[in-house]
Amino acid sequence: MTIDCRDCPLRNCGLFVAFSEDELEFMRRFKTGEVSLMPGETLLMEGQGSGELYTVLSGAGTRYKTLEDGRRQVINFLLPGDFIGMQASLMGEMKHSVGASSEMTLCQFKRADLWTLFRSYPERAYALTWIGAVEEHFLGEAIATLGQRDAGQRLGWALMRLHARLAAAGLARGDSVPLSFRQQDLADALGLSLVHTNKTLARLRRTGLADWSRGRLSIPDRARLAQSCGIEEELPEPRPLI
Amino acid sequence: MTIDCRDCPLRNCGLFVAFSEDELEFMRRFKTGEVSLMPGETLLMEGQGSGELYTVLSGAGTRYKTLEDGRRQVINFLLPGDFIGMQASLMGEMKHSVGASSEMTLCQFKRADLWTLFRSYPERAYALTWIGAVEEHFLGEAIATLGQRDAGQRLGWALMRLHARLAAAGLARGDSVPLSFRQQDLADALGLSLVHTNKTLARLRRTGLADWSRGRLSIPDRARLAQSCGIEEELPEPRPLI
DNA sequence: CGTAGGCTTGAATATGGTCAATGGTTGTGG
DNA sequence: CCACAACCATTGACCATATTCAAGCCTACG
Repeated sequence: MTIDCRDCPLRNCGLFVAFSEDELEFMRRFKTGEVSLMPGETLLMEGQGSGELYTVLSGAGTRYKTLEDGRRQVINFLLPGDFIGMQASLMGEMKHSVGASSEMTLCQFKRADLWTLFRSYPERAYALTWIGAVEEHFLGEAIATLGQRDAGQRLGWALMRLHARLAAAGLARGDSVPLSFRQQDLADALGLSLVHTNKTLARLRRTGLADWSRGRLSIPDRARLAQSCGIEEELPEPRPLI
Repeated sequence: MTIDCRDCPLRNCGLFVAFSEDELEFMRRFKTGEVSLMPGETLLMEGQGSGELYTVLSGAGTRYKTLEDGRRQVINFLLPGDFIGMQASLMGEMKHSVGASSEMTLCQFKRADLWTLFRSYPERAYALTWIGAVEEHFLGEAIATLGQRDAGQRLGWALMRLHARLAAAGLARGDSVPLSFRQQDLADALGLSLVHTNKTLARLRRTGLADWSRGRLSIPDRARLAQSCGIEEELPEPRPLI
């Protein structure tokens, strides 16, 4: 019932760099199965002794931290092709939680094989580190956005990113992509209140810059949105897939 | 004139995990020299084709992004033992700039040797990835701070982190550590205006929670500061040194 | 048909930003 | 040795963006 890595639908969407035959063979052995989640379910909890490693095969979710007083910060959105669990594997415990926002399927890998990977498949180890660097770059951008931009720019930035990323993963239909998050998720990611997020989204909709409703996000003119938000349009660069 | 890795003063400060004799030998060959910077000088510029790899030997600096309109976001502070340049090496260009806030010395490594490292020294490659995970964890915390906390909590968090990190690197004298940044640097790191940062620092000083003046930061009671800022005291965990 | 979850909207409030001016320290040149 | 400039820290007054509180609305679902 699980998908063979050979047939992985993500391999050829253009977002990810190609595998060698050899690497593909290793991945097939590295993969131990699949996990499915329903919307609202939790895959990993902050503080928990490290689980396994996962790659999102389909669906969408969030990586988030819960503060002492219950507030929540979404660190990043999880979309097809994203790799989860390195932090916990290397540092001993989860530093954030992972939850599903839609129905989700993930490939599971054995954490214990990680060391084998480093010893015997330097190309894959390099890919892993590369993925880490891409994530680090993204987090840096997020910090700049939270630190310097106002609500309109933050939302513009986030919607642009999600749109570009989902389109690159091959999920676009016309100028729109499926987006299963709640407004609260975006608010928690951008450090805004739900109310203000809602009003700002309404403004973007009125001005025709971006329309996110009924689970779909459409951006008629990416360049215009980018410009009106004072951000530079940045397309996702190819990166490795694990 | 340059320091031999064998005599590296950072190796034994307790913050970093130990090297094997073998690894030490590799590091000595990996290291190509040292670089010195004066306060205000720039080591690397955003967008520049990837330079080499560096580890901070002494002094302090910032990693920052400059937005389209000139605003600046400090992504992280650079302190002794921090490793710089992976992102650029893996992604082809610098995604942020690196500047010195005090006199600084860095060890330089040859970027071209990175692949050798992955192929022949899996332990070191693993360490590199580990460092990436630690950084990623830190950035996640920073995002949570920028997104959810008010000015007092942000400053408390930042001062706690800097204090703990510098103390772990062996730079504490009593309850104080040297801190060569300007208030503007903290402001740019925390997404606050200089004025508000200054007023908030004054409040922390008045209430005796933290005193940062004339280049030194002292925190008489870490637990009290942590509590009054609503954050949990988190000590830096041991991590690899490159 | 009633409840729950999420979206929408308005009004009052507060946190933090902007503007503006002053003071302290350091370094340089006359 | 003093004058001046440059840079950073400090403080007060005013203002704006975003939060909080409080309803009402819509849709899916039992």
